[in-house]
Amino acid sequence: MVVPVDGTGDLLMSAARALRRRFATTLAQWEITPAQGRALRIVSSAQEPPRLSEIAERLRIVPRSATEVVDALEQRGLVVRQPDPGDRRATCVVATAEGERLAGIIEEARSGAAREYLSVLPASDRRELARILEKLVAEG
Amino acid sequence: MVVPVDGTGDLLMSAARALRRRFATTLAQWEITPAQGRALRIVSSAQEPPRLSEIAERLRIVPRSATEVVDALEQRGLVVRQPDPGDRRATCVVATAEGERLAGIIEEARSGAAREYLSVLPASDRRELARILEKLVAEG
DNA sequence: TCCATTACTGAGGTTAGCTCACAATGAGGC
DNA sequence: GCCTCATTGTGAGCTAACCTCAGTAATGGA
Repeated sequence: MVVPVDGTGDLLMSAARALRRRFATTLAQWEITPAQGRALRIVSSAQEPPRLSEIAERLRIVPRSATEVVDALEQRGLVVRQPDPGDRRATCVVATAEGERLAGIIEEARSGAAREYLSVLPASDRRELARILEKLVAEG
Repeated sequence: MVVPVDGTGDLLMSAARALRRRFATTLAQWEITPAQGRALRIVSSAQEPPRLSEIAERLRIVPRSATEVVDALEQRGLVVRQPDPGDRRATCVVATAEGERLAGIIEEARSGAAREYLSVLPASDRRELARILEKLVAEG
C-alpha cells in the first residue's frame, strides 16, 4: 500500500481544486464552458484584438478547436470576428459590448469566489501567500 | 476592456496548473489516463479495499463510468475485483503487486515533480506555504 | 416475501478535444 | 512579375471520456 505523502504539492492542488469548483458553479449560471470563459477573458482583456491562432495558443488547444470556441461566443453575440487589417488571412476577435459586460461580471464572480475562499486566512497569511505564490509562478 | 486583476486566486490557479502540467507529462509515460491514475491511487492508498461505488464517488463520476475505469486497470493487471466479504453484492477493488509497484512509481514521480517545482523557493517560504495551504484546505 | 441496494452490461448521446485536407493569402527568391 | 513555400482559418470526420436510460442478476433487510 502506498502511503500518501500529503506534501505541499498536493495541498496546492487541493486548494486550487476547491477554488475551481466554487468558481465553476458560478460560471455555470451563464451556461458558459470553461474554455469559452477563458477565451472571453483573453479577448476582453487584450490591448489589441487577438487573432484566432493566438487564442488557441493561450488556451493550449489547436487552432481548429479555437475556431469552435470562438464560433460559440460569436453565436451568443459576445464577440465578433474582424479581418486583420495587416494580414488578410488572419481574423481578429473582439468583444461586443455585451461580451465586455459579461466578462466584467464573470471577472467579478471569479475574484469574489477567490476572496471568499481565502477569507478564512488572516490578512498576514494572505499577504504571505500572495508573495510566495508570486515568486513561484514567476520562477517556475 | 476588463482589467485583469492578478489576484491571489489566479496565482494559486497558475501554480497548480504549472504543477499539473509537469506531472501530466511524466504520467503520460505509462500510458495511463488521469482518471485511471487517480483510481489506482485511491485503491493502493486505502486502508480497506474500496468498493466500486466508492471509487466512483471519489472520482466524481457515475458508477457506470467507474466500471470502465476499473475494467481498464484490471485488464492491465494493476487491480483485481474481489467480492466484498461483508456484502456479497458489492465488489472490492484491490491492487495487485504490479499495481502497487506502479502506484509507488507514480507517487514518486508526483512528489518529485512537486519537489522540483517548489525548489525555487527558499526553505522558509516552503514551510510558510505549506502551513498556510494546510490551514486553507482544512477550513475551506 | 417483497422491496431496496449493488454491480455489470448494452445502446446511444454529448462534449471537447484531435487530425487531415484545402482554399486564400502572404512573403521571399529569381 | 511569377513561382514556390509557409501561414491562417475552417470543413469533414474521428476519438476519448464522460453521460443517461433500461435491463439483468445477486444479495440484504424489513
